[in-house]
Amino acid sequence: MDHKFRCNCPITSAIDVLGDKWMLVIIKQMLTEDKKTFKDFIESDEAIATGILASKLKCLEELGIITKAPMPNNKKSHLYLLTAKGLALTPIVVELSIWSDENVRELNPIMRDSPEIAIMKSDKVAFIKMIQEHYKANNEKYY
Amino acid sequence: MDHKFRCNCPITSAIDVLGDKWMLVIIKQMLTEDKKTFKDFIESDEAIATGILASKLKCLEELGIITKAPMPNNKKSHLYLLTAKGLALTPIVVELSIWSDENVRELNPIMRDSPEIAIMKSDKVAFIKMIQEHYKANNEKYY
DNA sequence: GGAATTACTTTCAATTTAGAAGTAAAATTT
DNA sequence: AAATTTTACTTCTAAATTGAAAGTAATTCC
Repeated sequence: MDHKFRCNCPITSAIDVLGDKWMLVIIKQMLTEDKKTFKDFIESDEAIATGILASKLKCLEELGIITKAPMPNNKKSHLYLLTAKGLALTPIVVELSIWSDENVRELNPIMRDSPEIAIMKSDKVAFIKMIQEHYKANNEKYY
Repeated sequence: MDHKFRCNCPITSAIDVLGDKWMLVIIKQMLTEDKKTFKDFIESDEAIATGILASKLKCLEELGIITKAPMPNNKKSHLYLLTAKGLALTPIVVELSIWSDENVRELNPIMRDSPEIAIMKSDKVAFIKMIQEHYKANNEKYY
């Protein structure tokens, strides 16, 4: 898979990488739902197809956003983990969450409440750091 | 055009709306490149096809992210302007810009420098407000 | 009044996504 | 230790989306 860029704009280039239906959803699942194996992703609410999942995981790995490592004590499974580059996407995920709560809720009648949204808004910087630290603490044992 | 949502997750719902190759690019062009007519978008570096542009503008309008208004003193052109909902996407665009500068630059050899990136990082809140105020001041005459 | 401009729509090809079925290795059950 | 199940995929085909080009119609310019 090669990664093509439309032009010299940094924002458009970010969208060239992240702008599709699945890339940021997979990152969100890793960051906030503790998903880390192929099976974890397949069982998610978003119901991604196996073929697409395989291709997107490969793409994320090639981009350096995630790593794929053998699962300790289990030769069948692999661990997909966020790199520093992937963890650095946390602010984007948080901003999407805030915008959605305020602007998409009215369009999606089944959208769930986020009890953390108030905390998120009151101190974004602290909230972002908290998510990142939580992720690192949770996965420290694998690095 | 109907807007379908995959599940009850706010983040995934935002991606259902914004997660494609064009939606955020068009918003960026309006917000930071002063683009406001069909022709403006067509002439952009990103080279969007006319059919896709027409369908995306319609979609953005249906979502309440932009409005379409007649151009004063010109019956041929229309003005596409960001609503409050659209302007509220500024933090997402800024975070994409910062992440890209730090993490995509290495992959896109032709990516241009953003002289504002240092200011952006040093005070995000102020920078976001500045962009929004600049947009509003620039387009005040049309509201 | 004719040419050019703007804002599209339409058409068709190419690419991407979705869904289903198949495969292979490892782990678990019997 | 053989059979079953689980996990992680690949492959195939259909459906949807995107892209490139050409066509149309209403202004506006000359």
